[in-house]
Amino acid sequence: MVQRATLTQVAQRAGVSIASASRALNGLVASPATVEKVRRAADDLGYVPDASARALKMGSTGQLTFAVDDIGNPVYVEMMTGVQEVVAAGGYRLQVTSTGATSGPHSVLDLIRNLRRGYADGLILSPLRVTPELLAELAATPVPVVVIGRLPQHAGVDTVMTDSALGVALAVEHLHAQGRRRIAFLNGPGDTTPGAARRRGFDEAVAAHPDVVASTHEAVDFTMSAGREAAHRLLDPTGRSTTAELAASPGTPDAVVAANDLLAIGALHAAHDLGLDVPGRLAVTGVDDTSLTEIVHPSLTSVSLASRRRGQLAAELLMRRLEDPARAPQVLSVPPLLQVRGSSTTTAGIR
Amino acid sequence: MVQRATLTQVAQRAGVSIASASRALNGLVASPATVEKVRRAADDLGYVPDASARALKMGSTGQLTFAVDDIGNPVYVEMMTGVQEVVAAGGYRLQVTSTGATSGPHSVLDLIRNLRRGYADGLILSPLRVTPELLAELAATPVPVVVIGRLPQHAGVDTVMTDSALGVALAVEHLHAQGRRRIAFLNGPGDTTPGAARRRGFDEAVAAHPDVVASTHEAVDFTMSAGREAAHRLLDPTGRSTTAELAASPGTPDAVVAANDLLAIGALHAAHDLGLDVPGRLAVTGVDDTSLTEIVHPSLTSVSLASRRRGQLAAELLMRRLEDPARAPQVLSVPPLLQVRGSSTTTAGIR
DNA sequence: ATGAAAGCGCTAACAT
DNA sequence: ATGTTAGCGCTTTCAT
Repeated sequence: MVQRATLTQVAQRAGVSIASASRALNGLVASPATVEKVRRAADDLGYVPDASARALKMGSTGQLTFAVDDIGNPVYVEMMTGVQEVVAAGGYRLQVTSTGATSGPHSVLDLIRNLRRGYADGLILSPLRVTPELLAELAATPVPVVVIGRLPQHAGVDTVMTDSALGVALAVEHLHAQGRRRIAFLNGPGDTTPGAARRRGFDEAVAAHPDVVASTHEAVDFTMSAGREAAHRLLDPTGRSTTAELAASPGTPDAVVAANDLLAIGALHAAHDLGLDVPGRLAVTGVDDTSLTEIVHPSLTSVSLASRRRGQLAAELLMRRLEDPARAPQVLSVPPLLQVRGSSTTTAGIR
Repeated sequence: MVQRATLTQVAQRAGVSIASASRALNGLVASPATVEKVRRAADDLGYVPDASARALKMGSTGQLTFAVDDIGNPVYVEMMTGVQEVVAAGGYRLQVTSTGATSGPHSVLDLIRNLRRGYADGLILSPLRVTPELLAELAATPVPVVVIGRLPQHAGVDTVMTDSALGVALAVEHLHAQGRRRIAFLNGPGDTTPGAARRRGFDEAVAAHPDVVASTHEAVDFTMSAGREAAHRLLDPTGRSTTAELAASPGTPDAVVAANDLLAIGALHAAHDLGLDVPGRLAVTGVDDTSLTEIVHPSLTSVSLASRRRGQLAAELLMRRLEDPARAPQVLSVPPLLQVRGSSTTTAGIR
């Protein structure tokens, strides 16, 4: 721990005015001699400009914020990677905030309110739920916000979205092509934006196939443990069937489409608990195509939503708006892509 | 997006001086009438104080930083949870930075240098490598730093450590008690602090057992893919043996002690690739006891290093130092604890 | 209880 | 090319 030097001290030591010192340090007009003197003085003193003073004067902090609901979900880590790449290239520093529960003391709303104090020059946000309060807060914020997700048309906010409904449909089509006909949908909370979209995608996809027997189930959140629990109820409603009974029963689904990878892995565990072979008796698919797909066995078929790419695009939108605050809000979209792995294909399941 | 109001505007609207407005808003001496007027004006204008101006005047930002090498490793997410709990309770806001590669453009060193600009009031750091440069930067920083990890004695920095050498020894003892005698150590880079400590723990533990045949191997980093690759070389040195040959060979280890969970899961995959049964033919243990231990099958025996608790303790140390910068540096330690699961016990492996 | 004014550290006119 | 000065928005003496 050490005392900080101010520009005044540097100027004094260099024997020049504070203005000259500032100019020399910032590469503006200054004689080589002055630059040399000032630079040496700054080095001697270990001078670094004060962020608060600079921000106050310049009206910007050089800092950007990325806010996610749950940094424990690898999909957000991947998004962050994409954001970080672009943000760093643009000369900004990135800070990450995990808002956790949407209503806690560190809710997204508090975060945006805090942003109005000027902690950062911009925000990238990937909200699970888009409430009227959130939209109001978004409209009232003095710093640019880019949302990764889906917003009402009139929101007038830069947005990067994807078609996760189509993504789920891709999974259903794939399973149908593999001969699966009793397909269960394992959703997260239906009142979330992704929950609603994926549910819609599932409903529409199975509606196109009259030969499919479909059912829908909701886990309490998008986590593995919630998925495991919900999948248990889904696969073994009475909670007391034997493996043989379950496997033989036409009531037991032959495929589970989960709304994200965490839920899908929960389903994988439930299937194992109940002795149902994956993919032999039961196929499982996820959404997000996170690194977890390769961690489990069999590896998990999953719909890629190009998280890293979405992060990059969001960061690019933000930087562009920072340059030109008046430009029209833009909505970008990336297509989903099914990644087939062992959990849904009997042939690929055996190596 | 919206314009920000300043205190001056609030004061004007309330018909009082800027000083009175400040006092009223901050709950200092002010008549009820003034408080009422000012509060109303502030509400009307949607006033929030400017963070930069406040920080410049007060000399502190109310912000703390938590820096980790790789936010993709769940152990850091867990640490962060602990940090966040304490930091929030203390009224500070937390920002997280993933420094990635130690030498990249966003290295820890840059981070600490940035901190000298006054972006945050304090830093919690969990470095993989403790270089002389890092120590120098630590000594020169004007804001308090707490390190989670191990530092040279003379560093004079608040530290939260654990005995990961003992942790690895715990794993070795457990495996020995289970009858394993050909134990391989799968380390990460040996030039890292945890790498060195865990290596030492392994060497000492096996030295106490003359009947153990030990070997040591290094992965290029602490990731799953590096672990898988290194485990392949470890289990199948020629790269062309059949499963039967490997299983029958006395040269093939009957246990792998990995230096963290990611490496251990890599080893699990390598074992599966090669057809070696876990835990039947090969036991595997990890370190960190992350959530990943429950994701894999068989579930992973792992040494808990109480990551969340260490995060809490680090945050408490930091807050205490913020209150009293003069207090003597403190070193806290938490003990390791072995969590036995399916990957190391033949009985527990069969459910 | 309230107002006037100084000043945190810095940058950017403006003048020389 | 360099120095003087105003001022970013806020808190806090110091008078009154």
